[in-house]
Amino acid sequence: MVKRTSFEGDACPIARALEAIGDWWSLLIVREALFGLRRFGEFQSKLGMAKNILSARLRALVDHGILETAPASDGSAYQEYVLTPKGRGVFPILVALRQWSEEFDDRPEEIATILVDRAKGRPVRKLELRAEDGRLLAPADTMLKPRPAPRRRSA
Amino acid sequence: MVKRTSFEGDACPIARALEAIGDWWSLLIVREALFGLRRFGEFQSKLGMAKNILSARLRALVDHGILETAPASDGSAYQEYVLTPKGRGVFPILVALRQWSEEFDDRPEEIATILVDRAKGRPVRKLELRAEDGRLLAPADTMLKPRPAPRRRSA
DNA sequence: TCCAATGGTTGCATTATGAAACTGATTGCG
DNA sequence: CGCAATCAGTTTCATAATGCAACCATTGGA
Repeated sequence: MVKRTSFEGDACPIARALEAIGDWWSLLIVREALFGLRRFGEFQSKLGMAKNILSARLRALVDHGILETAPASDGSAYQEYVLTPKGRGVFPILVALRQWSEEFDDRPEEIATILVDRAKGRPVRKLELRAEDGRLLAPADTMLKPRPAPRRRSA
Repeated sequence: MVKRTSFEGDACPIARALEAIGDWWSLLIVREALFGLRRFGEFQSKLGMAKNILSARLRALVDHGILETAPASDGSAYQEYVLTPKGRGVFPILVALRQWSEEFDDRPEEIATILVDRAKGRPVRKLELRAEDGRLLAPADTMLKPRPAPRRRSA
């Protein structure tokens, strides 16, 4: 078999996330969905992607529990694709990607939009990783530990 | 031309980020690099990926300024791939992906590791998006604004 | 009713990916 | 030094994914 390697079943949570949303278009679809798009045609025209690919991606996102289909909210007989909580949970990933571009892109002047706090219209803060006690953590301040075995409860 | 659509030049910073690190393996390579890997063979054996693909990805990451090559630190004549600041800046993206899996994965028991604060050994906090004034922001509390017009300047 | 728009699917060409074989330097070792 | 093993890739070839265009079945509006 010479198919594309799947990360399903991989023990690394990053690989597992990529398995679900690591495709070329998936995150952009979720981005548009967070922005309010719901209909097939809306995604297709906004993203400018081929319809067969969009169709395949939507199905995959539904399979992964990121989107779900629902009857159209406008009364028509068509259906819509709406985000599940799992899908809305992708938001911080998108913010992280956006902020990375804003900080490191070689041609930041080509970036058209900035993410702002709706209430004040001011740019949002950078995402930052903090310890339980609030200390700011750089990569080197972190490490990976084996997941605690799910056995008896104790103190 | 029927090649894979490129997001280069796209005005969306998320698309631009995906152009650089949205490939199937790229983020995993950066993850390993953040973990300390530097040599071709280390990446290859740790990730278990085909050498030609690894070769292509490493070159692309170098082209994008995420990795750079350096003479080997152990005195050998080989070279190493080390993260640039732009590459280390990917860290929050990886954390966001990890936390998304931790929160929403269907089989969380298959996730082998947890990210902890090195100093205390305690799990890190969830990334959260905050406004300038510190308010916690949900997706609906944010919006996109056109980037402020660039200052008039010769180019 | 007729016809356009919607929401797909199918077919085919082009690209990307992957396994394995191959190459050429570098290194360890006797 | 001489030589085998290792390292870091490249090449080759088969298969999978992507993209475009054409097609088709419903839906919805006039």
